[in-house]
Amino acid sequence: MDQLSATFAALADPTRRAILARLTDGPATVKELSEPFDISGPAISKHLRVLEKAGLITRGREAQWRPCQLDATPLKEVAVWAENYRRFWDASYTRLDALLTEMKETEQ
Amino acid sequence: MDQLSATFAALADPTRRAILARLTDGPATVKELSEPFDISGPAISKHLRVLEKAGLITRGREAQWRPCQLDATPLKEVAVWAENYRRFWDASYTRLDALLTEMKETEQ
DNA sequence: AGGTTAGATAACCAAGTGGTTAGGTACGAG
DNA sequence: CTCGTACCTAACCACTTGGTTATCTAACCT
Repeated sequence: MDQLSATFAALADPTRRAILARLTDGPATVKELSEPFDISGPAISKHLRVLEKAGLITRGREAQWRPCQLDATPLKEVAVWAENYRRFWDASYTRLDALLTEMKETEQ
Repeated sequence: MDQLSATFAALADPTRRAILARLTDGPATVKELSEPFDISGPAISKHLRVLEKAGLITRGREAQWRPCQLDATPLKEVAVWAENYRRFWDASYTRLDALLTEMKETEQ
């Protein structure tokens, strides 16, 4: 799977996005990350593996803790990708684009 | 499923992103959209349904054609979400953020 | 050494995904 | 009316996903 697809797939889950949001406050242990959710440890473990494979977090080792840290690099690619559609966000731009397309067609 | 999750899930497939990219050139029929890919019609149909449910395309009716049109509104939400992580994209910002966090902690 | 805590792994389950083939509907053309 | 085209639905398949419980390792603390 390509990087962008992996990133989007990882972000398509509210729990994982909440984990990322939590990590903007700094590194956290698995236990700390799991506290806001009422799901089991293994479920969190799986979410973290998805995030790690997508390159969105890195994991260290400190005694019996495996602290997670945010790595937002892949999100830059997401933002850049989305920005390419900026001109289509607004209906007026959509109408303008339709007009431009029409003009281009009548030119030929 | 919430809007943002549905959008991310829809974007987590290269075929669907390619369809969206094609639609930036203007509306297209299902047949036209399916031409670049060597997958069956029903497979394209499913992709289009995912995109439609995510609000990324709208579908009209013209005789036996069902023209698809891009609706990039949900992508604005994606861009806004990603922008919130801009300060973490760059390692220098990450270090700065770590410093700020440390300063905030020693303050208390 | 024994107990507790953090965390991962394994095995399982229900539901979803991405694909297929087969068949159905709706419309235009001859 | 019949044929071809565009598109959808249905049924199926292999694989993935998000969750569970049970079990394991590793490290700390008495």
